[in-house]
Parts: sequence; structure tokens; C-alpha cells
Amino acid sequence: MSYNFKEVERKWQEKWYREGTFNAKDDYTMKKWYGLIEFPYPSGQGLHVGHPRSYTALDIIARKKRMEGYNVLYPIGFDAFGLPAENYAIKNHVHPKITTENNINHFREQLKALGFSFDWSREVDTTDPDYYKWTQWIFIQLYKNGLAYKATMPINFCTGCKVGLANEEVVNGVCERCGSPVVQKEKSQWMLGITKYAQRLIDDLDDIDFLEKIKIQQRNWIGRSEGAEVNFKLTEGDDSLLIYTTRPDTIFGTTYMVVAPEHPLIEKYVDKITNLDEVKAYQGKAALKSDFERSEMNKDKTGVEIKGIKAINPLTNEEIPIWVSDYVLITYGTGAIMGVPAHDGRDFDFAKKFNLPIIPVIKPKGGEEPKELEEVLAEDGIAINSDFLNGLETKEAIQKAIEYIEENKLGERKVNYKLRDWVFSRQRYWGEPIPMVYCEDCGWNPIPEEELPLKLPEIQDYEPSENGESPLAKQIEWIKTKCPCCGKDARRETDTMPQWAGSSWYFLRYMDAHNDKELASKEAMEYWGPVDWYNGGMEHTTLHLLYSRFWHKFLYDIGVVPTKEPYQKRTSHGMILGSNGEKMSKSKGNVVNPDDVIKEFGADTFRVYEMFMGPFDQTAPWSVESIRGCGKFLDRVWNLQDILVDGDEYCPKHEKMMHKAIKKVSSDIEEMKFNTAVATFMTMINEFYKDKEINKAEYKTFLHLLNPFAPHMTEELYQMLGESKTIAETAWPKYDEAKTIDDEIEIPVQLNGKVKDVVKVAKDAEEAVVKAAVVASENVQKALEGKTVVKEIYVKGKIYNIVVK
RNA sequence: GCCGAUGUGGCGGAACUGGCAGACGCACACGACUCAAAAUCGUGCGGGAAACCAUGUGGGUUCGAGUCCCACCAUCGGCACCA
Repeated sequence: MSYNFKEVERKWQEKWYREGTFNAKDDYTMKKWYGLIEFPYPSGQGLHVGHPRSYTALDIIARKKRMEGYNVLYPIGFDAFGLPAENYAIKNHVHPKITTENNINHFREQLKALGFSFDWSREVDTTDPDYYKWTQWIFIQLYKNGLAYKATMPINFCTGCKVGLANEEVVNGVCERCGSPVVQKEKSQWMLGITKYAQRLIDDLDDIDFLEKIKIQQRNWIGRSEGAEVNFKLTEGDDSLLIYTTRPDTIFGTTYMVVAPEHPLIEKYVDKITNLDEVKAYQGKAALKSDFERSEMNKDKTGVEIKGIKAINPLTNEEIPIWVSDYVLITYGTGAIMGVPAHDGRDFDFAKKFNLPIIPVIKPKGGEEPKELEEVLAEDGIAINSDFLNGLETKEAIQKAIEYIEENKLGERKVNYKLRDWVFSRQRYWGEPIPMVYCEDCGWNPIPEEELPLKLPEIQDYEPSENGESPLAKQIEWIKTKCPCCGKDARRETDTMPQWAGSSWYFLRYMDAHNDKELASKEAMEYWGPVDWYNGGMEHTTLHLLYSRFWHKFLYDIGVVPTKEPYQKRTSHGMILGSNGEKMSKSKGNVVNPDDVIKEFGADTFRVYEMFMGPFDQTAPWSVESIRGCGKFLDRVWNLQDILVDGDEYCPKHEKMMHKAIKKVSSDIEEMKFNTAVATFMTMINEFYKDKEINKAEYKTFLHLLNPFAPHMTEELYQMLGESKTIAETAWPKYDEAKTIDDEIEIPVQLNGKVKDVVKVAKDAEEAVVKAAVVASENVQKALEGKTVVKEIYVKGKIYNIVVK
């Protein structure tokens, strides 16, 4: 009998979908497990082979948890607002709603064809008004609590298309579509005050089980630093220049100041600046660059001295020049710094380039005061050339400097975060309308909550407006409304939300997906929350993952959700690359279509291959040959029927292997070491074929263990054994620890760390017994000839090492 | 540049807490079956005649290092409007 995967897979998929086999139960007395994968953006290209890697992994865990008696929620949905659908609409004049619907239908079929145990009854779609009603509701709560505000922020503006562009659409400073230069244009935008949560977003990481590298990356992104804000008086006017520094101990080494090109100082002192043309020209050039380009170091430092005005070092009272340079970012600290070239790499490069003085104010511990500085001294040491700080170690010097600054009212202690507030406005059509109204008299106000959802109007023209406004700005009728406060004529906000909005709370909706009174009921959130295990890509660590933690904390503060954190555990998968080791892309021609793989090899083979291809958390290149190998493995599983014999218990020669395998596969799944779990299956069937025998008890256990990986074939085989229940309805196999331990162990015998022989001893043999075996070894004796034994080391059960001369 | 990872046979990779480097699979070679091929099954498979040499490079710690420490090189992910 041969294995017809097409028929078998369709049969089980239809049964699962029809019967809702894997739907979560509403029985809130059961122990629960909530597994979450990042819901896909339904792109026109269809599913990527990368999606099933994450989905299969959590599917395996979800299936195992169900067999262990958990009420499992493993939901799916679509993050369907976004730029590509809109750009496609502009190009092809098809409404994004239509393409989105088509794409979702395609995705749904592809996901079903892979046999994931999703609860399809809870599917969500972020573009559905019944869904985004609550996204808008959350925004209004943010606004009411002072966390949404308007601010003027720069956007990328294409001088050719006259539209705002996403960073991704800007390539080397020009528009991706028309090639015209892109400039930074000031625009009034909605902002969300995530920085108010910076400290809590750091602190609460201690209570959750995220991979350490994820925690580190989030902490670094939030970028807490302790230092001081210090005022430097100016030679003109009464103003002073406020800078932020983490190293107030180095103020004596300040030889110049730098302000960011956007710093208000320049505008304020236009009259005093003697080289204004030069400064303005520099500002213009800087406006063309993104922050990223500016901080790229392979480019030379650039800058212009602002002439006609100087700063005064508050500790030395010396006058020092003020420069403008784009290596200082307006978005961090105060947008101005003190230049200490001796002890900061960037300042050092800048000073070298423009021949500014370099004064060392720290010497290495136990070292000499450096004469001519050829390189930056960034390490801590002992303060020198610093008056009252001299002789202090860096740590103490920082504290003393801050104390001095505060006592003399020169500035104050300050904690800073690199994290910036979240720019929440997009000048785009295909997003959630921001439910705000502007009235001449009352200013901005949210629309009444009873009016939610504020539906996105159906339009024909998705082209952005000439002035960079959203396409909605052209919908005169839609914009016109009444002020929710005074009832006078008012206008709607025309910007929409970023795609991050819908994905910041979707896991809550799954808990109670059809609730039309609340985003989810209290009971549902208390039972299901927090998500027990969330897997996704490392690329989402600092944006989506942080944004959704922020929203959740806010919802916790206003009493909507019962937990401080949305996700108890977070892991991540590696990317799948093309067979040439490069990222899959149309232009490189190395894209693999999942449909083709399923057609040729079947879903089970696809799933097993993606789990076997390499360590789950690391990138792995695609290989057609290796898939074939996994197909061969499943054929061999199918053909085990040929050597099947009766037996209600494991036969003695396989007993140890069975218990070890249950233990190994169970722990490998929990640790996401799927590749070694599959290797265990392969080793097992090699053993069965070598013995030309597998009994029924062994086969049943084997099918159970393999079921989460290859659910269709294993269910079919289980049914063919005459079982009345399915594997999904029966319990995960158990093992006996005592039966996983070998009676006899092998001890390698080394000479100076090099293995010379291996001796076999009983599992708890005393050292004397092992030594006797070592002495009896011919290989060891031969190697010992003419050498003197210095020492013998025996590590119980591990190794026997003889040190010789 | 900054932050985070990764580097082991021809290839993907395995190796618990510092204890036999190369499990498992692919590719390849040979053999069986076949008129033949495919499929399948079996055997071999880091280099070297051997002593030994081998886990990106150079140092170090240790009885013993792929694993720990220091310095370096290369590759990948993110850098806030792609998601």
C-alpha cells in the first residue's frame, strides 16, 4: 500500500475544520494554554515559506498541550491594513478592500493546507470595522489620559510626487518611485506618549520570560542613561544653551559645543550669527538626510561653526565655539552637546577634522597623563586637569560634578531615555481613521464613543493630496462634521493610524472575538490572559513588541485588562533564506512558493522539513534535497506497517529506547529544539528497521510523538491500527525515568586530555572498578610506555584522565 | 556608527553544567535488486601512510576548551513611516 498524501491530508483537514476539532473551549474551569504567532500581513504574493516555520513550531506545542489536557487557544487572524495594498490600489485602481479580501481568502486556504490546529472560529481582521472600532476606542482612551497629543514632526516628503513617504520608500535620499529628491518636511502629527512608560517597560521585563537577547535589545532601545542637564551661558543675550551629558565629570575637557541642525538656537540668534548663509546651507543639506544616514560613521563628520556667538564653560568660564553638526540628533537629549574630544569617539573625530583643541581630563588608572592624544581615551580612570575633581575615580567624579552643578544652580541631575514618542499619524488612506474632530473654538476632541466605529469612507481616488495630506483630505463631505462639544461646524482628522495600531492589541480580541460590547469580556481576559507563549521574528523586538507592551500597560492602568504584561513568554524564529543563502526576493529569483512544496511533497513533509532544517532560532537556507530526505523519512514511517507485529507492551529490546525517546521529544518540543526531536524519530525508525520489527505498542507511541509534527499521516496510520479515537483525543505518552538510564556506561580514558580508549563499567561503578578496567586496557598500557604518571583524574560517570610526563 | 546575533566535514547541522567533536539528514562512492533506469535495501564517507592535525583568526585559563576569558576578522537582523 502506498501513501497518498493528497487524499489523506485533505481528508483530515476537512474533518478538523468541519468539526472544529481544535477550537478553544469556553470551559473556564480547565487549565489553559494560550499560544500566539504573529498574524500575517496578507500580501499579494501569498504565504511566504517563512510563515510556516513559526506557525508549525507553535502548532506542535499547541497539539502537545492539548494532549496533556490543556484548554488550548491557538488563534489566527490578519493584519490587513498597510502600505502595499494602498500602493497596489494607486497603481491598478482596485480598491484595497477588494485586494485585501482576495489576499485573505488565499492566505486562509494556504494555512488550512498546512494543517495548523488554529481556532478558525476566532479569526480577526484588523480592517473589519467591528475590529477597528476597538482600535479607535483605545486611541480615544489614550487621548483622554493625555497620552495622545499633536506635535510637529518631520516627515519624508518627495519633491516630485509631493507626498509623504515611508522610510522604506526612500532609497539613498531619493523617492523609490520617481527618483526625485526627498526632503524632511515639518508636519503636525498625532503622537503617543510611550516615553512616559519607559521605566516600567524596562522594569517589568524582570517578571516575564522573554529570551535574554530580546530583553537586552529592548532595554538598549529604551536606552536609559543617568547624567545631568547643564546650562552653558552664551556671550550674547541672557539665554543659555542646555546640554545633556552622561559624563559631567568631563566638563573641564569641553573645548566646543555642538547643536543639531534643527536646534532653535539658530533661529533665535539669526541677527547675531555672522555666517548665517553658511549655517543655513548646512541646515538645508542636513534636512535631506535621515537620522540613520547621519549617524553612519563611514561618512566623514561634517559641520559648520556658528560665528558671532560663543558659549561659556560654566566651570572654567572660558569662551568656547559653538558648532552645528548632524552627528548631534535633535531627537535625543536636548539636541545639543558639549564636545569632549579627549574622551568621546565621535567628538574626537570631529575635533581632529576641524582642528579643535583636545584636552585630556582623565588618565588611565596607574598610568601617566597622556601628552599628545593620538586616540580617544574612552575608559574610566582618574580625573586630571579638572580642579576640584582631580584625583577622583570616574564614578566618584561624576557624582561630585553633579553635586557641584546642582549646588551652584548650573543644571540638574537627569535621567534620559533614547526611546522617543511614537509618531502615530500616517498621511494614507488604508488605515484606521483617527477618531478626532477639530473645532475652531474647542480645538481637538474625540468623537463620542457611541459613534464608533468611525468607518473609513469608500473612495475611488487613493492618490495622496498635492500638499502631502492624506487622500482623505479630499473627501470634503466626510470631513465635515459637528463639534462634539459645542455642536458648531468642525472637521475630521484626515490622517490614519499606522499598521502597528491594530497589531498592538489583537491577542486580546482572540480571547472573545465576537464581543460587540467590549473589546473582550473581563471573564475571557481573566481566564486567557496573559498569552502563555508568543513566538515571532527578532525584527519585531523593538517596535511591535514594545508598542503592544505599552498599550497593554496603559489598558491595565485604566482597568481594562487584568495583567501588567501581555505576553508571559517570548521566543523567536530565524529567517528562512533562499538556497543561495540570500534573503528570498523576487529580484534574486530565489523565492520558494509554499503551494508548490505542498503539491510536490505534502504538508507533513513540509512541516517536518521546516522543523528539521536547523536550529529554530537561527537563519537557515532552503534546500530541495533536504525536503526530499524528509519525505523519505515519512515514507519509511508509513512502511513500518510491513514489519508491524502484535504487542501491548514495549518489547525488551526497545523499551529503553522508547522511554528515552518520550523524554527527549517532550523536552525538545518545550525547548524548541525541533531539529533534534526529528533526528530522534529518524534514529528510532533506523532501529526498528534494523531489528525488522516494531510492535503495536511501540508504533502507537511513535505515532503520538510524531503527531504534532506530521499530524495527517499519523492520524491516518493510527486509524488504520483500528483505534476508535484519534491521536488528538488521546493523551501524550508518559515515560519512566528509571527506564531511561543505561545499566552500563562507557568511560573514555584520556592521556593528557587525548582519548586513548573507552572502558565499559556498570552505571554506578566505584573509582577502583574503573581504575581496574583502565589498567586492563591494552591501548592505555601501550600509550603509557616510557611515560611517568603525574596525576590521575576521575570524574564519576564522565571521564578518566591520566596526566603523564 | 550603535544595538543584537552567528561562524564546526562537500552541504544543513549534533555535542547535557568544561569531559569520546561530527548524532541525524543531504550529497557522493561502491554493492544488492533490475534487460536497464528510477525507487528501495546494504556498506563506506573530516584530513593524514602514520604519529597526529582539525570547530573563523591570534592569544590565555584548565588535567581537559566547539563550550570560559581577552583581542581581532567575516556574515546576518534592527535602527523608530515595510511589517
